[in-house]
Amino acid sequence: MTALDNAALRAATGAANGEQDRRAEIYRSAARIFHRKGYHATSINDIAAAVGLTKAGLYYYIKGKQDLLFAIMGFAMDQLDEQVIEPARRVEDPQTRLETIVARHARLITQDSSALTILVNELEGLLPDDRADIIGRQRDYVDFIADTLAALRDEGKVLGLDPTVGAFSLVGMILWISRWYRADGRLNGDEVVAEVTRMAISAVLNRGEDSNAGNPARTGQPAKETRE
Amino acid sequence: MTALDNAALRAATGAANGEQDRRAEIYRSAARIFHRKGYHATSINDIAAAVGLTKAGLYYYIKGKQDLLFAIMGFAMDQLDEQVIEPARRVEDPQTRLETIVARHARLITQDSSALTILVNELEGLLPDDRADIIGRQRDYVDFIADTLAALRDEGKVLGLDPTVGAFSLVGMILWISRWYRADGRLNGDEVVAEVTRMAISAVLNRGEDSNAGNPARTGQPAKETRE
DNA sequence: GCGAACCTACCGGGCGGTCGGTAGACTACT
DNA sequence: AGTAGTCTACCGACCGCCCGGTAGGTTCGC
Repeated sequence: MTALDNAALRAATGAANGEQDRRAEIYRSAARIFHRKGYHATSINDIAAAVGLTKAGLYYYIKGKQDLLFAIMGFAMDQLDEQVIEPARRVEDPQTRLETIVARHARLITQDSSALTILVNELEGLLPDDRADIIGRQRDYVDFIADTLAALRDEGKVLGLDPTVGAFSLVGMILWISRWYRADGRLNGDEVVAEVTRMAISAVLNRGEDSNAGNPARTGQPAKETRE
Repeated sequence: MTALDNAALRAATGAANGEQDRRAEIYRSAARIFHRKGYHATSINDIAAAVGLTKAGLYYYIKGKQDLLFAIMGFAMDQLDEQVIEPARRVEDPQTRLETIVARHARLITQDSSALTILVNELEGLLPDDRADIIGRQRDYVDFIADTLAALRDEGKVLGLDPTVGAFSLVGMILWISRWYRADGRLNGDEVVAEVTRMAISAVLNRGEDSNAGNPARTGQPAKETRE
């Protein structure tokens, strides 16, 4: 967020910093630029300049442009695992689990969409092996959602919806947020997350079902979501 | 669809063709390659080779790479106008209109997603003026959907959904189809269109067509809705 | 012989990436 | 204390390649 400022500051003061900090700053900067201009339209020079280095200097930290892209995507996928999939896996009720998935994924995007958006838009920039790796992890995620939808169907809460199509459609809805959401827009991040989560649930649930009439577990996800 | 084969055939037979046919074939080929590899990763040579020309020969038909991209996007936007927006505009009932929009847009994508997908993924490849043009037309489309959602709300069929967020979310769902749908997959195009349309409608409608009076509680959160 | 439809050959430039350095902080030995 | 060596973190200059685009033909149907 203030990576550029920090870079300028550090360059100006000549303060020593840990190598890991510098490397993380490079990844953050690269992610933001890849996100804004696209991978192929971004030159190594663009990234080097953004972190206050020359191209040759940048190569002290990275192995190449494609490795940089892969590292960013791996980081994004790790984020998704830790912040979305793992927490959701611990939720047993399928409907609550689905709410958790959508809300947490959407929140991740409203907070910082760079890496997660690159993850889906720049796959063709990767080497075949790396691409296979990332696509595999993405497929696992979609399968996880599809399984949750299948569980909802087994509970009778979903009728006649193909779980795979449903999972893809929800993912599309969520990922698209990064294209239109602006932090300084009419709605704040929490409001957008709440709206999209409500839409997602409504999209897959049967109308007219009220099996959870006495079910107080309308919680969605722990703590963060302020609720009336 | 058989543009490549046709190109080879024509080159082999040396048959004379109308200039308009050739130009259309170039646009179709370019759209398919841009779609597959991305605009920046596609070279003019790639396109020329695909239509059986050299680079210089291709320049007899096009003004430049960016003009080619703009022409493709304009064509895609025209397609959207003619096949989706215009037909939907003639539908008075908002719910039927929404169904028309989603189904027709989804069908367009399952039939040939190239141009439509480039339209949303390669905006940064355009010159500023061209980009402003395309973005304006895209915004009109989203507004059209949002207005339809607002009309549904005025009918009482939608409660507590922000029309703009709803419109964006539906668009995301639809556009994402091009990322996962394969013509040779488990479901055919019509089935996918039907599934997605059903989800879209279900996502925005209140449960039950009956007046939704009676259950004021279950609406997740009203989200400060004050559309301008 | 003339224009439409293409070609070969080329241009300047930017790309990803590499190479040979080197300033300076930090040790190690005398 | 002085100094020689070492390592980290970087830079200027350069490489080969391919890019978008062009100049100036050549072929061929009419």
